[in-house]
Amino acid sequence: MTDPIRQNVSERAADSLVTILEQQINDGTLAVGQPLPPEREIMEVFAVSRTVVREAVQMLAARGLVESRPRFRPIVRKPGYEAAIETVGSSINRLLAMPGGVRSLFELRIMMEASLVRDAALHATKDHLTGMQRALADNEAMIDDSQRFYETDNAFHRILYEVPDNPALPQIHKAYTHWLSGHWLKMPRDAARNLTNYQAHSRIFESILMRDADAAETALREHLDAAWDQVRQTFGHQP
Amino acid sequence: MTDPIRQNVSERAADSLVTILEQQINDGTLAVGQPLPPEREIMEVFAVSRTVVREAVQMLAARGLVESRPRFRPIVRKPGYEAAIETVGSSINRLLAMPGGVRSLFELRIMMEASLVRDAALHATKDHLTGMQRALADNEAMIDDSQRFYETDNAFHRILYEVPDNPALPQIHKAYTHWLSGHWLKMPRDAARNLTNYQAHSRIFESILMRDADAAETALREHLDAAWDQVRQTFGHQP
DNA sequence: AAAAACAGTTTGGTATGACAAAAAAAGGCG
DNA sequence: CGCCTTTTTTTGTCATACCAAACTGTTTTT
Repeated sequence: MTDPIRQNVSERAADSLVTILEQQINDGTLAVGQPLPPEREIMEVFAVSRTVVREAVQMLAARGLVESRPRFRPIVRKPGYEAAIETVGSSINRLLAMPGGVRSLFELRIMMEASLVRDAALHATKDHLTGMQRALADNEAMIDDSQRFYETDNAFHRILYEVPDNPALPQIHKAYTHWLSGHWLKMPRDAARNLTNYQAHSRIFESILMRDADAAETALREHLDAAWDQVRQTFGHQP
Repeated sequence: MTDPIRQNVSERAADSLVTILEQQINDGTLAVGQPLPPEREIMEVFAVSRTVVREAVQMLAARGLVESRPRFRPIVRKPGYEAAIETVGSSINRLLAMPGGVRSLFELRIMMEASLVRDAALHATKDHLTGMQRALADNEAMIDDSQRFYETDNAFHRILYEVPDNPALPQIHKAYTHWLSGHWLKMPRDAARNLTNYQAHSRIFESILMRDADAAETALREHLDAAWDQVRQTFGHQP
């Protein structure tokens, strides 16, 4: 059942090195944006073999603390929500490939945004409202340009993620759009469909203006459910 | 018949090997629960050096496809939501260490559960309701045993994550409790506080029974806000 | 016979040295 | 000063070696 006592089986040398480097990145000894020292330098500084250094660097890369391209020196990244969410990438892609994976992720998005519109209806500031108004206007202006419409569509939803002052939320939005864009961009988008979506956005915005959380949630659910239907019709099965 | 590793320029050999092994895991050539072949065997099968094999295995471990303990053979894991979420671990820990990190994560939890209780109020089946009732009874019975109370507390919340039929949600709940338990368990818990929490659960349950989504959300928010206050009072600052 | 102790074999973790190819740095030239 | 060529680093990969921990089969003990 619950794992008994699993404890310090001799830590690998690479793990120790990772811990040290991680700390040096956090306290700024290794500056963000700068490349890591050469492997041979790290090697002699910490008195370990290059094998260990390479494994440690690779771990840092896997955790998103450094960005490493083949043959280039790994570059220290700013630790933050962005890097954190990006490292989830490979896992998410695997989830999306599983049966019902896209559906599950989309449902999570609906659930989260349902909460967000309610929050927006109750707590959106004047700045948020004008931002949404602007995004809505851009949205309307781009009805005939499906590519740009998609961008303004995202812009509108993004504002919902900015209303609660939680630094993780905008990154989550970015993640959603990133992982779902693959399916999204393959869909046929015409002006009529764009118009429908614009009108849905419009209804959501008006409900938020009226501070009517129930109406806002209803409008959003209808909007996203319709969007899901579009996806499903495009792909025939339940991806 | 050894597939020689095709090496697109600019792609590391280890990456190619990872791709192959990943596929072998997916199609069952490498059975779930079984250990990977010895490094030296992989090495000769794919005609690469052990260095490359080790880097590939490490990558698989970082992606949660295999579970590797030092000095033991890596074991193939079932790819799924559980493994996926677990791989986020190191990133989340970094987020929690950031200023306001715990607060951000807790707010996400509140937001998500707010949506969940609304959903439960509208769509909970008889099974879910009886499950909640049972969890609630256990909860009441354990008011004097803070450790067990904590467990029944989790059990109650977990049911909320089971109402929508989304396989990712229970895993998310597990992740929340796992990452927040560090702070949670350090808090002083007495019978009075447990009683308060039990009563809050009780109110939530009753609201769900009455199919009153608004009341359920309100009760849940009060409950979790109070819980957050407990955390903040314990730690003095905003962790 | 089951359990414990033992010895020999495998296997992962680490170190060292080497080399080709790509990148970075240095130098030379216009 | 900027562009091109040459030299020096540096990474990616390989081969080899050693040790200690884990594994396996066998023997001894209970």
